[in-house]
Amino acid sequence: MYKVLYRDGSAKSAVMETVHGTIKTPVFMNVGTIGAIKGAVAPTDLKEIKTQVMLCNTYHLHLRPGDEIVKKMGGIRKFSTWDGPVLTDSGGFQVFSLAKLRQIKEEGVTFRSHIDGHKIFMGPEESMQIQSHLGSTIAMAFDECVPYNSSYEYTKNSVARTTRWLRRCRKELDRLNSLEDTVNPHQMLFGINQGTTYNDIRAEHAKEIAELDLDGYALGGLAVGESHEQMYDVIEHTAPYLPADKPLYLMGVGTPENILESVARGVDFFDCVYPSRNGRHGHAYTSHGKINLLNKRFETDERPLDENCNCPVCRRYSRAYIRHLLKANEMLGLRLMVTHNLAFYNNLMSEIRKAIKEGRFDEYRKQKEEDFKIESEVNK
RNA sequence: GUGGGUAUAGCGUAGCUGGUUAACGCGCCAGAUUGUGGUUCUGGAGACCGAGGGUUCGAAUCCCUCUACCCACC
Repeated sequence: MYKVLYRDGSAKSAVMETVHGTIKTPVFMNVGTIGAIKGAVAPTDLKEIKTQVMLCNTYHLHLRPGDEIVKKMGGIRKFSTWDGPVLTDSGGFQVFSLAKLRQIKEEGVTFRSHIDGHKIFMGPEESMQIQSHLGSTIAMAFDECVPYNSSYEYTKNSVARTTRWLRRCRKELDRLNSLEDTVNPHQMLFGINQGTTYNDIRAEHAKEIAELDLDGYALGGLAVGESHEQMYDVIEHTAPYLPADKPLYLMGVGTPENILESVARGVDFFDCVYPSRNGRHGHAYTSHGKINLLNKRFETDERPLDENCNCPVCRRYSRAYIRHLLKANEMLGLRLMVTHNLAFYNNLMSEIRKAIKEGRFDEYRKQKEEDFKIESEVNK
């Protein structure tokens, strides 16, 4: 059950009730591809920084340790001990982003494992079966992430196929949910809208998938090379054709600024590798922009990563110490960086929800965007 | 004191049978990264090659002197 509690312009704040807990939106899902956040961040750490949803990946878990194994262990939630909601990505993006030698047909996609090169076939049914084994709260439809700059003709055909695949996903998941030994018989399904930057294809596709009455809808194939303006334009011209009473998920996005701008256009769900990957690479998010801890100027900086942050890392550790750990390749450095960055994103979402509730989101958004720009002044 | 060796960017090294803008690693600096192939990728700055003199069209490379450091011996 998804219910919008507050509206502020096009921005909205809602609650989504799931069998694994309530999700307050707008929400940033923390990416834990293989059932763990990279950087040695444990599920107990996630609880402490108020993570709401963990995002896991169908493709990766299928390869290792294998979705049958995960099912035997009681599903990804029991297996990992993360007891909150989990969203599983369908594998569609991985086929597009990392599998080489892929061959796309009506039945599905044949491609090679990035681990050992063996041939794998995945179609809508396979993706749903794997996600059912994983027992996530929300399953994503199996789609083709149409590359940016694809021709109009190719995009139109691909999107039409993604629609056919979506119907197959719905049918297969209904079957799986009704089986005796299903890990989560209440598994929900989100459909994915594609069409790159062709607004008319996006709109047509949105109307078609809206008829399927799914649990939520996502905008896919964005933040893959187009400009921010193009991305915002697509959101503005596509969101109106998707059901207003269903959550909207912008896949793979993004920077704090991207999130603020997208919330302003009605987006509820986000996920992005930035906070974790950038953390591993030494970049910390602060209320005054991103800083690179590897820079020498932090060598004896006693301040926390972000002076306006109240996360467990900022309450205790200095920039200088974390820098030292990163320089020395000590794992604790990664863990502290990633934990802070995720906490920063989670806090941002919490503040966004509060601002929407209080009807001052636009003002808040502008202030934040200004703050992010003056990074060099304050952090020097 | 004697013999031998070494001196090249912040550090560690390559180049040293003489030939255009002296190379590499680390460090430093800056960018990149958007449904994650777990410490990534791309760039940049920085050295009058210990000091002085000589040979030569031309010297980091050869010769001499000095200085510093290292090793061995007395």
